[in-house]
Amino acid sequence: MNKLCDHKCGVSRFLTLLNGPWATLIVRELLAGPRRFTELRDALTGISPHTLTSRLRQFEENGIVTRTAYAEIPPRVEYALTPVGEGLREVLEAMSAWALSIPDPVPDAVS
Amino acid sequence: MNKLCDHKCGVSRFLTLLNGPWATLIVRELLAGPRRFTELRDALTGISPHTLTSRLRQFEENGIVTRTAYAEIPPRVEYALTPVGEGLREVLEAMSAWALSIPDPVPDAVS
DNA sequence: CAGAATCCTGTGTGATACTG
DNA sequence: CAGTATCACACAGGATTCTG
Repeated sequence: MNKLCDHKCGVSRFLTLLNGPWATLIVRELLAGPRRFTELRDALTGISPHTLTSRLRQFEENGIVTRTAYAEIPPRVEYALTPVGEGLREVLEAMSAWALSIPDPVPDAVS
Repeated sequence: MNKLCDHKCGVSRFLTLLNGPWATLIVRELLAGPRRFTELRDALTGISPHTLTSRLRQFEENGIVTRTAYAEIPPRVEYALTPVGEGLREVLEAMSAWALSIPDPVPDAVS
């Protein structure tokens, strides 16, 4: 499934651009400001460099983030949100507001 | 990956509850009002009954939708959003607003 | 009509190891 | 530091068939 529903539905487009569990979380980190590869990897506990690279590349292609490499020693690369990517702030805030408003978050075996 | 990031991050919780490409689209249909199984299947072009059932079940468990079966002939079942599920409207609207605001939506081979 | 059962696939992701 | 390369896996999803 690559098109979900073809209609000009904005929700579909969003889902296509921010696919996978990590995508949105990476944006969430970047919303706090530009980040280096290692900073992202450390902030996103459990993500593998493979996945991080993959998602970052996709974001670049879609104009959501920019990659800036500095020719220094040691090398430094910074990822930052584009204006388009910044626009995701409201979406993430809506997600968070909703999730945090749920009465029964996660029914753990609290005993 | 089952916990994404464990922190009380609302975004993570949202992603856990609305995982998979279809989940959000089902909610989108339900936001227009209660729907029957077949109505959902028809509206969501390409979805398989297997997937639809699976997602609907998960939503039930998470208190996002309610399932109401009417003992009629032929059988009728209606799915509706709970108040919690209704709260997703703002999130979906934010997604749509963002996606629709992107200058270069999908670079097709228009030529 | 509204699924259930069974089998299979795509792909986002993980683990580990290696490099400019 | 910032990746790349490879192999492997879990799981959302698809296809098909069948039933209360």
